[in-house]
Amino acid sequence: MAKEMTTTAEDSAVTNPPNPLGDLRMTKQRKVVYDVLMDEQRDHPTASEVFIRAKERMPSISLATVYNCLETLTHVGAVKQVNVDREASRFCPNLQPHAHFFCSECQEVFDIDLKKQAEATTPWQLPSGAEVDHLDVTMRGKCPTCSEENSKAAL
Amino acid sequence: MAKEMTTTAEDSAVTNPPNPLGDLRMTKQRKVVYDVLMDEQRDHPTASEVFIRAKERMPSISLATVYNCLETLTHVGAVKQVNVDREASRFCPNLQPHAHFFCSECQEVFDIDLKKQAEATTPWQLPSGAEVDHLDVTMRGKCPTCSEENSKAAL
DNA sequence: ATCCTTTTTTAGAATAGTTCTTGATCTAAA
DNA sequence: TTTAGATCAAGAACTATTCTAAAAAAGGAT
Repeated sequence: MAKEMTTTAEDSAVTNPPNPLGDLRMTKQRKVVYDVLMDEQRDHPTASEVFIRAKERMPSISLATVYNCLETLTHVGAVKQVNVDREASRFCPNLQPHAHFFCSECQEVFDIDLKKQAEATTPWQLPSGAEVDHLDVTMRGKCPTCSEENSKAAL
Repeated sequence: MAKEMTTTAEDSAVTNPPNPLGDLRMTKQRKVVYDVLMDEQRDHPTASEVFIRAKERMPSISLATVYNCLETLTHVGAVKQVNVDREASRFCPNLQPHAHFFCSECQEVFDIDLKKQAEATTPWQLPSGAEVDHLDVTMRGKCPTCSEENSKAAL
């Protein structure tokens, strides 16, 4: 079937830069959405915010597509979906294991790196036999900046 | 107007069992909702599930009221609202600091006690100046039971 | 290139969970 | 008993998200 010189998926995996999407296509839309997360403010935008930013680069893109792309990117592990309470999901391209700090003052989300052997030092004890696939650590409070501004204002 | 023997809010605070609602009224509806969480399966029901159970005790109660009551109870700290991803919020009356384990197989939520000096042993490091009001630890995976049943099934 | 098949995109409808609105009801105090 | 405020009930409204169906795009095979 395949001609001798035909490139296969395996070939391109070797010759091309690794596709963060795996076997799925890196379409224009997916690239735009991914780039918005990678290039811009790295501020954990919601889907709607990604949509607004993506439109600047590709005015024809639709909200449904942004949702699709974010879903795909999340699914293949290229970005992470961050949920704080029941607010709109936010997305970030930080693939390191990390926690999130949500400032209830400025409403921003900050990444908090998790130390290496996280499991070894957790302040909880899993029942034996439990298998953890995914750990989610979120804090709410005041970020250093807002915390400082508050104490200034009090003077 | 008031007769000498009239009880005031302050009086009853001393003579009556402490009202978990603080100054707010412990109405029939609030009591039913609270009791549903306290008495029944302690299985982290959603608002709709609480509604169904509450109706058994008070058929006239409305869903909106259940939401109101849950909100009030959460607000005064009598129950905790548990969010896993973007699924419907669940509610639990466990006031000890604890994490949640969500089994992706049986869809149940389990409480995982947090060790005492949680702060001392966290696998993360907060930026100096950050103030944490609330810590949220959620795990997803397979609970011991489902994990075991899977290995049985494989035989 | 052209056809064929599959994937992806688009726009809008639909959905789920939750919140809001309004008027009725209850409660506690005066 | 009256009154003011709190609470409740029913349903409408809202928001974030998912679904649907049809059009467009992307590859590969011919």
